[in-house]
Amino acid sequence: METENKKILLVEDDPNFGTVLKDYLIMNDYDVVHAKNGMEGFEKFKKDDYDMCILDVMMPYKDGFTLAKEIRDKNEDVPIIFLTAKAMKEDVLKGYKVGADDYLNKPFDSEVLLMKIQAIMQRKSTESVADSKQFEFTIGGFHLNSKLRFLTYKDEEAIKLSPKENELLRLLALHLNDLMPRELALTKIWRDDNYFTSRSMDVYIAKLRKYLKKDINVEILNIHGEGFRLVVRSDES
Amino acid sequence: METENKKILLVEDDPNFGTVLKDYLIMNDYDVVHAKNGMEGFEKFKKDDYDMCILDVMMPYKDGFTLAKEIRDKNEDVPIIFLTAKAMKEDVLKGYKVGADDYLNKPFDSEVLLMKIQAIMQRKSTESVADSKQFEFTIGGFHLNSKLRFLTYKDEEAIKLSPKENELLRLLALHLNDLMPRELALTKIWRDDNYFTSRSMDVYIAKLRKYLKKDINVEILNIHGEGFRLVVRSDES
DNA sequence: TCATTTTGTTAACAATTGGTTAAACCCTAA
DNA sequence: TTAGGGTTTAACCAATTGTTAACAAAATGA
Repeated sequence: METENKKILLVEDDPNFGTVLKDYLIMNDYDVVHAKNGMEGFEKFKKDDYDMCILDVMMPYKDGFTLAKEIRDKNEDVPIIFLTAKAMKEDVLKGYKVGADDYLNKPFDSEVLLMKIQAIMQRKSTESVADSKQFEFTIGGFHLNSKLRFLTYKDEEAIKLSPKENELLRLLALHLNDLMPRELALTKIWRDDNYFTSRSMDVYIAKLRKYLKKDINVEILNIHGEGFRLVVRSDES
Repeated sequence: METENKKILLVEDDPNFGTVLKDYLIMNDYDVVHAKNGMEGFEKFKKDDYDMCILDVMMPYKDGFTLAKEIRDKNEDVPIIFLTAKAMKEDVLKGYKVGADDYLNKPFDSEVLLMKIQAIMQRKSTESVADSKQFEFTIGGFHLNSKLRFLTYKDEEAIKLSPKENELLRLLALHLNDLMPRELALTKIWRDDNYFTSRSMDVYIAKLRKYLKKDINVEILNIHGEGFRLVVRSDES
């Protein structure tokens, strides 16, 4: 199943900063949903389960603390990190009363944020199951070992995959039979989303299709303008 | 379960800063011994077991790097964090092949130090301690005695291994059939990760491959950009 | 329909990484 | 001090990987 990455709800009204931060977190293997204001943030929180919330405090209409209280009402445990514009002790305290796990003064070092996230995730999941990354997949008649970067078909000799081939196929496998958005692969694997990286990705899709030809029931479909879909048909014909 | 506090050796010549830092660490549940100079630091290190050393680099008489080397002579594993002046660049630091676990530029955020300490402690505790005691391995038709540094194939005469050959093969054997990352060997055996140590490692891989040729089912495979994999095939044909 | 955008595929190229051999450079024990 | 094992560096070549160009095909929308 796709219990792969930790899911973070990022609520930040500054679109530039929010996007940069989102991409940075995605690059570091988190699934990020970005809400542009408190209202939207709460809606998105209700609609899904998150492993962590990162809330900007200074937001129009509904500030981060108010949002945090609403979130706490729904979920007592989800870790909350506040992003504050200045070092304000009162506000910080107010934040902790809501049950915040940490706070960060803007501007902050993104590495520090990452470390805080990791530390909190660790703390929260000390008793829960080890969150080991998923490295092995069965794709029709194929077996993908993503750690050792090879793909085997039945008893044939393993096909060695390049890092990009491997990551792309893994991402497709994580979304098996479902849409794997172009943008996701580009931000996670290429760490950049532009014309050339997109074309490069297409090249890799072609390479993967060549490998996957051996099993007639396995196919990578394109969803025009959206992304790709790795499908496995059950072979009754 | 109440676990004992981790013990930290802090070597810092500035009495004010040292005291503040010591108190801060104590407040965060570490046992701290504060030495005021390199000499004293080494004396205290010899007298007790520490879970971590935090060394100021800029110290009179004996600088942090020199002290670190002495400490490494006594103990290969204890984590070391250097406190350096802001001006120092990474290449300068890497010149000192000591095997530091982290660096911090003064002045630093004490919270960052705390997080780094926690991260390193965590890493060290999850590193399989059992590994450090395993010295005998069966690798296909070979037997490796890593303590006596020799490799035997069936009944043939033992091949004597040099220290580096031995450590490298042992590390590969510990990860039998699995990835042994380049970086791991370089940090554990060479204690430095740069172009030349990497090339040196390749030379040793070539030497080991030559030894292992006797058994056609044993092979060292490369995973481009990642590391090596010692594989043993079961010989059925 | 036609024009435009998006995708599919191949090939050329540059850049990086690995394999091997041999020589140079250490140490340290005799 | 030198001889010799152990290790690093150099040199050269091979393999791997990723990007881009070029052109073809498919999808889309006015």
